[in-house]
Amino acid sequence: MSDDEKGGAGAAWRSLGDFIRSQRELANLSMRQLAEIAKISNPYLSQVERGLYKPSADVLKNIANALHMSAETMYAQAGLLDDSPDRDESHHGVEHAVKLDPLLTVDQKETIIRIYRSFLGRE
Amino acid sequence: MSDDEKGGAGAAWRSLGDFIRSQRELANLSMRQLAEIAKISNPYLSQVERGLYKPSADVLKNIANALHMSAETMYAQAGLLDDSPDRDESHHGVEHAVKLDPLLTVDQKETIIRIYRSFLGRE
DNA sequence: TGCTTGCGCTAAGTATACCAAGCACATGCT
DNA sequence: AGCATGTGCTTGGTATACTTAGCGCAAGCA
Repeated sequence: MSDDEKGGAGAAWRSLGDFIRSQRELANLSMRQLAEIAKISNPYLSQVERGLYKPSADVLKNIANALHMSAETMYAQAGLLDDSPDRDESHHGVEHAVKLDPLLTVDQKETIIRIYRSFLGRE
Repeated sequence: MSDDEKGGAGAAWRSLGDFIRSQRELANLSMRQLAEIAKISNPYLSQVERGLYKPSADVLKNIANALHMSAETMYAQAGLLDDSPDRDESHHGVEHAVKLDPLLTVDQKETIIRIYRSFLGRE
């Protein structure tokens, strides 16, 4: 279904472009598809994902909408929102969210967390 | 794009420029003072307040900080925040946290999300 | 074997966000 | 009268966001 992530382990995105690219691949969209929805040209999206250009907030909003995510999340990733100092930084969002999920059983939670930790390479 | 934002029901400000100008005057700051604090040139601030240019999110954030207001408020006034998010229940917890995790690869995220959905019974 | 269609990327140009220098008019001081 | 210093604004240029045309490659199909 989806192509392999080249380069292997370590998906920590160094920039906004990496973030957008990972979100786009997660949504199984090609560059031209996402560019069409976000109303930008596909070469420009290419440059943005490669970190060559930093898109304006308007474009950022369109991309966020196209990826079904809130504009705030996008702006936060772009570093445009960091004036509010009080951010409730729960360290591991995944484990926290899993533990709080009301639809999972205890065993299912343990399974997911175990898989998650194995992916991170720590026991 | 839309240069005339009409139809804003009850909007006290015709445009973003008017909003900034009123906030600046409310803070008893001259253009040069605000421009200095916001790290932009005063002619540019003049153009912005007169609605000739639409500032980037970066500048918007600086102006908001200089006026001691949150960047979100500024973005909302600039019309950069009014996305229409579908109220998808998958956005709430686990899937959202997984997608935003910076340490997982795209494939790992897809794996975890697939397991999570299978646990919920909705493939 | 070719033709088509999809992909991401490059190159070159246009539009616009943004800055430095300076204008025109006020006010205050001597 | 002069000369400072303040205000907002205009002009001309530079940096950068963004687009249109097209390249090279891989996969499907005649």
